[in-house]
Amino acid sequence: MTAESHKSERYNARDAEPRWQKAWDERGIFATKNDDPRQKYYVLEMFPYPSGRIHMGHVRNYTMGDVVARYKRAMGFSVLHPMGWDAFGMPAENAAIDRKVHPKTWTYENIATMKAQLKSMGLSLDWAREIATCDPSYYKHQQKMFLDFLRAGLVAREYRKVNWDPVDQTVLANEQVIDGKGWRSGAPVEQRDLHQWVFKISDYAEELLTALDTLDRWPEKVRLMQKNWIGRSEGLLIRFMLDSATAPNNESELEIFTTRPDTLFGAKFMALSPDHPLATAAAAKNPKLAAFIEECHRMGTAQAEIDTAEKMGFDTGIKAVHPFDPNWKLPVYVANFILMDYGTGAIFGCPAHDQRDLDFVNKYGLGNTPVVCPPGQDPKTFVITDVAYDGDGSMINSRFLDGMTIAQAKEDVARRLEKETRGNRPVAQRQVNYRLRDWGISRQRYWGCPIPIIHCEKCGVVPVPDKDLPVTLPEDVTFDKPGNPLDRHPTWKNVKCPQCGGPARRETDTMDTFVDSSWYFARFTDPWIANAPTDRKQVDKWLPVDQYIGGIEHAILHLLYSRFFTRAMKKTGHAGLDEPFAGLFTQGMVVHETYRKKNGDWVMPADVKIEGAEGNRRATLIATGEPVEIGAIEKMSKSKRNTVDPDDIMESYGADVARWFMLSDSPPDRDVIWSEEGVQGASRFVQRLWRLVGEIADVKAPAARPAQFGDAALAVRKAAHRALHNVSEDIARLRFNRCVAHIYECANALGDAIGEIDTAVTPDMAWALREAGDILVRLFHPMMPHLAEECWAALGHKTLVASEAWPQVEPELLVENTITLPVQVNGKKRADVTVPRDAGKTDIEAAVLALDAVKRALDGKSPKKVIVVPQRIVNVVA
RNA sequence: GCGGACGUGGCGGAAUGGUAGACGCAAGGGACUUAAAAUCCCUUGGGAGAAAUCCCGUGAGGGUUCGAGUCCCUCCGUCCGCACCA
Repeated sequence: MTAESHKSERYNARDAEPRWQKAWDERGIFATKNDDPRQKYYVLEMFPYPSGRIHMGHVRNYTMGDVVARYKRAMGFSVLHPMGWDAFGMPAENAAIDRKVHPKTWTYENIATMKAQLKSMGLSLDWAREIATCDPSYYKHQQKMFLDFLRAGLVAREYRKVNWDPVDQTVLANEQVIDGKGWRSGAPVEQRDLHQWVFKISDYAEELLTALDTLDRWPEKVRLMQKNWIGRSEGLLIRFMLDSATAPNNESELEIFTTRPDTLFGAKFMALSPDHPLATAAAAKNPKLAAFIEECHRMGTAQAEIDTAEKMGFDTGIKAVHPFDPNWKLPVYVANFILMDYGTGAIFGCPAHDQRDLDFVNKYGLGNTPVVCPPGQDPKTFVITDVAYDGDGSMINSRFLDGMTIAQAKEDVARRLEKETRGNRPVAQRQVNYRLRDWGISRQRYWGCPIPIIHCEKCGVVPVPDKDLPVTLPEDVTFDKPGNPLDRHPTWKNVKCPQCGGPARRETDTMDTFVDSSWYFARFTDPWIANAPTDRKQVDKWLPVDQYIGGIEHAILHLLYSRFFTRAMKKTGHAGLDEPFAGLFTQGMVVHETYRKKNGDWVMPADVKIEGAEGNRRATLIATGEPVEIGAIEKMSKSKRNTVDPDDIMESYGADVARWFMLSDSPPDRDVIWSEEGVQGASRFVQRLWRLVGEIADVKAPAARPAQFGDAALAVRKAAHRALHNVSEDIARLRFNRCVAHIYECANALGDAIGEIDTAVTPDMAWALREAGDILVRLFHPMMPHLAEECWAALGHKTLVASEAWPQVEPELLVENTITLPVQVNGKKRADVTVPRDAGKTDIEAAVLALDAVKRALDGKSPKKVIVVPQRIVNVVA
């Protein structure tokens, strides 16, 4: 077939994309009506932080969400697909410090830029629902909920450790601590206690844990990570007596939590957190201990830093008495690896069966006694040196516990100590403990949601009355000094107490930005309501989010906080459900090669020219021709400068090419490598589809559907319907890379069919091609919506493909009359056998044994058995 | 340190425990062209063979199974999160 006239023209994305974006806009087809009676579907991508410009990670995330939204719309759902801005945060303050621009100005300029970029991607978003968390019309409601949570007992104040920069006299985020030093001052950071507001997420620990089982559309790995984060453990709380001769002041006992009470006879020492009251008391009389505790505080608060720091201990001289033997005294140490937040902040150490305890005794020469003997080991010769044993076994060296299993020993110890009392209280009691800590939300920063609290000299902590909300951020602030500008603001900070009218001071801490993102999905259901955080009718209608899509880096904190927040909103009447996200998908990162000059400077991909074939690639700097070293493929980051600007890609190739490439190369939950070759491949395919559709448009279809289809026409129909079936299934499961492969296959089949037409097109083939063309365009519409509109119009349709229904598959086109089964002999493939679709096992067996290849492989032997797996495979076992 | 994942051709990857390498990229050969671009056709895991065909092959080693890329155990390597980055 010859292509002619307009069909030989290349598809021009730069012309087509804005045109179709305008058409969608004018007809308002992505605006969602809250009174739409159809079944709802809520698809949401994690909203962006307005950092400046969108990056490729955004392109990937929002493309995936858009595919789902467009597909569900075609399936007849009323789709909610909103977008907003996670607009509070530290980078705005850094910009204010570095560039003397107000955080608000900086943020809103970024929002404007990024919104324009998102619009050029052709996303089917309902922009009427746009929200920015830094807008008082949003955070006003957050303050209201804080107060409601406070009244409901979900908020508390606690002392919490922060990173303190002693030079800048300011609190640092973990991110601002580099190798234990402040990022601006370079001074070693210290831990400091601050009085902070916390949300009592730990009250929901058990519920957040058990409800994970109901989230069957969440990735297993995310549920597992949350489970481990919550960290439920069952154990025993034991009160050890202190040897009065050695104990400071009136301290008479030490309470510890243990999950291994069975190893009590292997105990060698006790260890206290440096913040434990007993440690504080002992330090008051012991300057060396006080110095040691101070030393422990000379590091950041990040868990990884604490865990990897060298294990250190200090013998307080205090002795604890073994609960089963008044004559057995254990030394009490202060140790830097014991956390005050977990359990009671004190432990007993059993080195033989805990690696950290073993490292500790080996360092301080306290020895170890194994009390659990592994199966098959001789208890007399079993010793522990460098590797602790934490497996199963039977109890040894443990007096009355000897011979028991670990479980029996745990039970026996618990039962004995529960019965024993001291001062009317049992010596031990069983307890369930969680690793999960309450959520500290206080931040000593300006650019965040003000905490609506007033501190009065007389009345103490006084909530801001609801009628006075919002507490808005003052805009006349400067960033010329370190620290929180709210803290030194002359008028905003000083207020009258709402209760007594006396002098008072505003809470100058603002909320963690995770609070902002813990309920935005609920606000999207009705972002207009002014007198309440949510309209219950709309929240109840739209929530839960049916499909939530975002990065795996949010697997724990953001998702756990949102799950808690939704429960807290339920308790305070702002929502009616427990779980906000019914379906979750975590997408992989966008990664790229890195390039470095001889002097070690990183170079951007856009400035590099690559030559040579795979395995022999060379890179040079375009500007100077200087050679550049090609480095590892890494996450796109500003520091390595291996970023590609989505604007550049959309400018040269169009949004559809960027979208298509994002979906095509890698499974969506894995990293995708951005490459120039890949983009060009996507671009070629766009042109190929355009040519193919042009050729189909040239075919004159008969007015009526033919009664009969010849083999070639039937093959075309089968290819289209098979693609339709496969793409539908894979979109629903978010396997976009497979959708892409199916669309390639379909396009290849249609192209081949057209290529084989030598003279005139028969009416049945013409009809089949037109049908296949209509199906194909609707299939790739969710991925490449602009191209799809252009093709849809070229096929003569007057409607928008974005408003078209998803095509219907004809099931009889999916089944074949004969099937070809692979035949194995002893697990190795030797032949194929083609049998009727409904052939019985005996018929298949007979056909297989008659095959020459099978006879040869059997070499005259008779088969022991023949395994026929219907529709799958035949295996002959000799 | 703790927790979670991943590992398949030259590359990205495909494969309800059932034909390993779909689909794409890159490469090689050819057609078209004065030439290039674009496009189209063919080949492409390794080895043996003229061919039919056979042998090897999914990070390494072991195991379960008629059958393992897939399940189990041990090891190696890479990546992500760790509570004040968002």
